[in-house]
Amino acid sequence: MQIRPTIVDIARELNLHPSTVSRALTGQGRVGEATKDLVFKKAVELGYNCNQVASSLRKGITDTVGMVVPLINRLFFSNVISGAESVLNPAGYNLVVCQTHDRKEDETRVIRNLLRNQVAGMIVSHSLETTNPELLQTVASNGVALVQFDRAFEDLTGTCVVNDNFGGAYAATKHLLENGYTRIGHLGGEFNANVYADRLAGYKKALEEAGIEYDESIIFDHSISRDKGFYNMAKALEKKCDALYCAGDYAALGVMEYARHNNIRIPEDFGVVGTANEIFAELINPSLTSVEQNARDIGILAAEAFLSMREDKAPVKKKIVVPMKLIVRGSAKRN
Amino acid sequence: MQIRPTIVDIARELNLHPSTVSRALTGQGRVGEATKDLVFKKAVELGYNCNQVASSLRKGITDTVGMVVPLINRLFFSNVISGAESVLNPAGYNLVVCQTHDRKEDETRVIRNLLRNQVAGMIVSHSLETTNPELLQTVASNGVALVQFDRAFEDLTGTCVVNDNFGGAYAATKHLLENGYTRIGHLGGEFNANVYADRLAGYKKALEEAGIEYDESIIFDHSISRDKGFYNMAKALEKKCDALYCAGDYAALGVMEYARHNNIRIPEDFGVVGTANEIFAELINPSLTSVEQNARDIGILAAEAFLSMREDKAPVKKKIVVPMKLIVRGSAKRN
DNA sequence: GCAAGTTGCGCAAACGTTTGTATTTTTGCG
DNA sequence: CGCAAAAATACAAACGTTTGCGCAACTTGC
Repeated sequence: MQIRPTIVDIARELNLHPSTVSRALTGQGRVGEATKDLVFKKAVELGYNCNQVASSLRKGITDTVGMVVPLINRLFFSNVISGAESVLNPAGYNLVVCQTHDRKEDETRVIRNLLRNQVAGMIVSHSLETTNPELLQTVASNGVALVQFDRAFEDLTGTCVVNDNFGGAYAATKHLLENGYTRIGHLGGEFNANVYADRLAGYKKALEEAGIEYDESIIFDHSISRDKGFYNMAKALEKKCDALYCAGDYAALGVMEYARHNNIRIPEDFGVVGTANEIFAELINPSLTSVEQNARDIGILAAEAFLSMREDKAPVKKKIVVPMKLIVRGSAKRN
Repeated sequence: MQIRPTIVDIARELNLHPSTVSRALTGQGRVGEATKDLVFKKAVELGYNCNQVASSLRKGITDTVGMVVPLINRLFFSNVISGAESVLNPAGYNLVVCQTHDRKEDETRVIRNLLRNQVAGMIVSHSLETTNPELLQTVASNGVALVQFDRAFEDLTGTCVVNDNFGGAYAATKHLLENGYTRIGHLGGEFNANVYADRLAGYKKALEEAGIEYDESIIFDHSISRDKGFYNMAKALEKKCDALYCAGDYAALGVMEYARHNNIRIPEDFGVVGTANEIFAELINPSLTSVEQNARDIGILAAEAFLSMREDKAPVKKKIVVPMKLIVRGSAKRN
């Protein structure tokens, strides 16, 4: 464990003042070309590495942005993280990733922690337990650039990046209608969350346009898991459904499993459309038609939004809507 | 954007010295119970939040650990990250996640960056392009706790956490043998990387024990993608193979696709075993027998290794081997 | 040839905390 | 009550950088 050299060491060796060395290295302020060269040479000679911690303290701001997600290893979120990282890291920012396990308590802990670390910004998809944006508002008003994505409180300062869940659900439902299904149910999530509320609304709109009356008895909430899909498929059949639009692919998977076990043919007898376009959607049989979530794009857009907030330093309030694309496969194709 | 209060503000309001406030808040050193209470009360009253940056500068070490992976959104890695985060965050550490895209250049950039940020440790799975552990050795000898996982240079200072790739491949190959397949080929990865070299070795060992001669003409390298699986399945058939052990599930998927297109029945005519136990393995038809990579465990173990290195501060050199489990499904079951 | 401007660099304070040492206050006990 | 020991607090320096200010030296223009 060697001792790491500082600008003071460089300054001493070159008979310069530390401030001059600093200016030479950062390129801020006036320094002669000749001395600039000397400093650079000496820096590599000594193996100098700038101490970002000291720099951050002095500058009052770090080059870190916090990323707060429910669960890192959910494909959607890991794609968002990956996208954001690939923008932020080359731009000189570090991404600190924290997971909330969808618990308010963990969320509070990690956000406090990020604040202590003086992050320049946060990119957040809040936990399902969070119904009150108070803490996030504190973040924003503390001069920390706030970008929310996917699950978002839209009236907070800062930028939101969300999918067009309404449009995606609308397209999915319309696809089912176009394929001749007439009694279409919906497996949804937590309808308090904007994501699922919007999907429900898109579903409703498509039915309305087709002149089909909305029937609450074939709407199932908290139903995005595989188990719930399986379980609620039975209920949907009791209610004479001939198709389901699912707010998640795992639910659609459960639906298809129930169908197989009960000799219901998909898509001939029953139509299914999922949401998220998980990897397995194209691999199962029949392949699953699904609404694509543009996870990576969302990460990139969120990171870019952060960068532009840093630049103009104005407390913006903006909403970016990313279109969702229906990936048509076999699970709801009858003509 | 309000101004954040510091310990100096608290000290001023209570007519104390900042150092006393610091000791009260951190619990280090002797402070009267009464004043300790006063300080805590005032701290919440003012909404005080410790400035970790200043603290880190003074202490010469941060509470950050860097995580360097090829690609964040690959399921294996996101699981490792998630596991590591769930240990480190509650322990008071932050996880900075960086991806190398399997490029040496990116790896060098992110590691330098982490060093500048004075991280307390790094948890690294090096890029495929990295053949020379020089930079990582520098990291370790700079007093940064180094934990390598999955892909690892074993002679470096620090801890390695790796799967028992040898054992996993051995079990997979043996499973094929036990099901009566006799001419078993291997779709491997980059044989320079320890991961793939070990899998090849385990495969060889199982054949050897069964008295089957090793035939290099049915070993395919750089073959862990779906396309390569599809492509090399054709070659394997030309060479009269009746089974393949694949070092990745995507390759196995390609193999199965080729089989379907050519009316080769799995498992009756041809056996396949994959590696990684990706989500789709149980969802496809027939379901894919696969060797499980304990990604989450690896993350947890790596994080714990880091924590214990921090505690004893001794430059350990240790190797932790995580057993791999064969998940038996349908793709190689004949009896 | 001299004022005005420009360039290169040194000086010192500051960012907010921690910590070794010094000083004051309190406590305990004979 | 007095004195030593212990407890509580104050002081000041330090971590490594950045940055406003100022001064000298040099360049430019007329």
